[in-house]
Amino acid sequence: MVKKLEADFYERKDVVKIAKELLGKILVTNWKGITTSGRIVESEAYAGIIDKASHASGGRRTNRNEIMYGEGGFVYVYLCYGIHHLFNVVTNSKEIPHAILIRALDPIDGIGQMLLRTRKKKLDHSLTRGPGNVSKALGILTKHSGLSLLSDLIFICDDGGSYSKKEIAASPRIGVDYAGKDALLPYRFYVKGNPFVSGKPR
DNA sequence: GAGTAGATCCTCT
DNA sequence: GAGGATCTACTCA
Repeated sequence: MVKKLEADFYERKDVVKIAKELLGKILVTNWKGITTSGRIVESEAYAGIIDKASHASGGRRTNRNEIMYGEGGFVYVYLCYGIHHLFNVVTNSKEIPHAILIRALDPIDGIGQMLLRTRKKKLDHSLTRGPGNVSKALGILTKHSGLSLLSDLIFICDDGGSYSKKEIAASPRIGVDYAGKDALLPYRFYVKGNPFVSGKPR
């Protein structure tokens, strides 16, 4: 049994809890009839204005991150280092800029399509490891920023399969050293032992 | 196997 | 005009 996550899932207040619950859920994109999907095995929470690692830190509000100030259940895509498209899920309600970065997937459907997009010849652990690769494999671009996760183009669903607490681990986030002590917050969640999880603990 | 540099472009100051 | 929620390839051991 597979059901799409509804708005009430994303609009809750505890972004850290949602980040943890997203592990085991299935992210699906459906561009022009081409479907690709994967189970989420790694995520990071970005807790709004009090979180120095977030784009909305200190209440910063720009054209780029405006979508984070909207309602939960929307997509925020950001281009990093001129190369990588990073895919985020916006959570909480209006004016509260919480978001969750999807860092890794376990591929399910459309693997052939993902290989084409990433120009790989065969499936290996690097296909959807790391946020840049996840977006590339699913065909997510910055122009998709602002889409609703309640649409049919891109959404997250729950097939009843989830990971137990034993299989989930928390750690500090990756690549946010500039955020000072907020970089040490255990806001990264991942599935232990999954080969798609990026494995550089800090 | 580990460590480091380069790629590359949009966004904000 | 600088820098970033990264990845890959290449060097060296």
